[in-house]
Amino acid sequence: MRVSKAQAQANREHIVETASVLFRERGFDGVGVADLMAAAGFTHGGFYKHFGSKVDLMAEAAANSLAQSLTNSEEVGVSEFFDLYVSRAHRDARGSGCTLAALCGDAARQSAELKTTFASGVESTLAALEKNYATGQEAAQEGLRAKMIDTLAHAIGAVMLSRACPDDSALADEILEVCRARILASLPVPPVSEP
Amino acid sequence: MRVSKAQAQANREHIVETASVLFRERGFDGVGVADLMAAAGFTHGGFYKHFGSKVDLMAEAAANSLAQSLTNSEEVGVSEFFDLYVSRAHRDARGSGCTLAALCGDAARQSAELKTTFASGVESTLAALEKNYATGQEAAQEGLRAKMIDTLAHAIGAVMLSRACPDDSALADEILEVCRARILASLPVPPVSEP
DNA sequence: TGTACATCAGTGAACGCGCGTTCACTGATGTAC
DNA sequence: TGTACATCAGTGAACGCGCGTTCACTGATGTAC
Repeated sequence: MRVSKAQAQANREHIVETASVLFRERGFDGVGVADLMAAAGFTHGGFYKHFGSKVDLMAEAAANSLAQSLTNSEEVGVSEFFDLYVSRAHRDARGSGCTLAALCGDAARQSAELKTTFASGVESTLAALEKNYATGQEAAQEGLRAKMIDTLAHAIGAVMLSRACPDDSALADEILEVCRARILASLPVPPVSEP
Repeated sequence: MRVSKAQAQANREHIVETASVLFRERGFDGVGVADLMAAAGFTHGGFYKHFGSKVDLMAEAAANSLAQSLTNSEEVGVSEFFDLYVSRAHRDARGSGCTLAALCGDAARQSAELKTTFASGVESTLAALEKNYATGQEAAQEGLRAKMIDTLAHAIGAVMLSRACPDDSALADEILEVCRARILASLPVPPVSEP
């Protein structure tokens, strides 16, 4: 049964949205086309009316969630960003969390196209961090990009390593706490909690 | 055709060895039982004479390669270890490189058993780093464990993020170089290159 | 505005394929006498 | 030490299953007159 153009477009976006959550939760290989379409409220056959292949959707879903987490973090200071990033809440919410941390390991084994999408996400994240850092400071700092690359990799490593440890294990929490403390200490502007 | 007990044991070890390389290269889902057995020089049917299931082998192969990389790094100073770790050579040699960096993302989605194996690997690596750090210093430092957790997560993040960027891209190398410089600068004993 | 027809988003059965696993079989190894 | 038999590592066909993808079909939407 045909559906209006506007509805079809909305459905497509809903599928991409659903996919971006499921891929982050279970990885690219952990989500089947039928799984995904059912989760979005459709049957699997219609998938190919929207996307050329599962691989195409993987790239689109990754791009979507990378852009989304950017928007979310646009109004947040750099220290606050990393404070939230290297946290138990973020570690335990893979589906709504950072795509870089959720799919970094998977991306390494994907096509050059998907890696390029990933690299764009890294660049956008760096640009946002640099911008937000600058607004908290008098002037942009020398080597700011390097500092943000270093801190982002550091934070991603902390979250990923913590996720690879058993749930609720002391080690998983220790990794997060140790890294968060050191990352925040390395940033010159601590989060302000004044009125 | 039956094979001597010694030969069977050697064959089993060879399968585990082969698996540990292939899993690091392609991930747990990227290696089939038939693939693996063919790579080891056998047919797939014999697999279940050695292992109860693919999942069992995954845990054993991970434990094996985690222990192995430890042995390799036993006689190396902490600065030298991280200098080699956060390098293009390591990034581009997944099959022979660190299991933590290669399978961190996969481990996060596996069973509690496999995560426990992973956590043991993290603990052993930390123990080795602390020991090697101590031999380079006058005395063991306060907060040494925390420092090693932090630096290990940092290095893993750098390698994983670099691997997720397109091969031979400027960004992939930039991540590695920036992080290596900052990690080494944060360690008190720089690598000695004197006679 | 009303009618006739083409379009196409969504459905659900079916496809070939590769996966993990099982099994009857082989024949050299290990064991009992 | 030599012989007879049981064991079992390794083989390769076969299994059921879920995957990504295709396809004939449906019926509401969009379009032409």
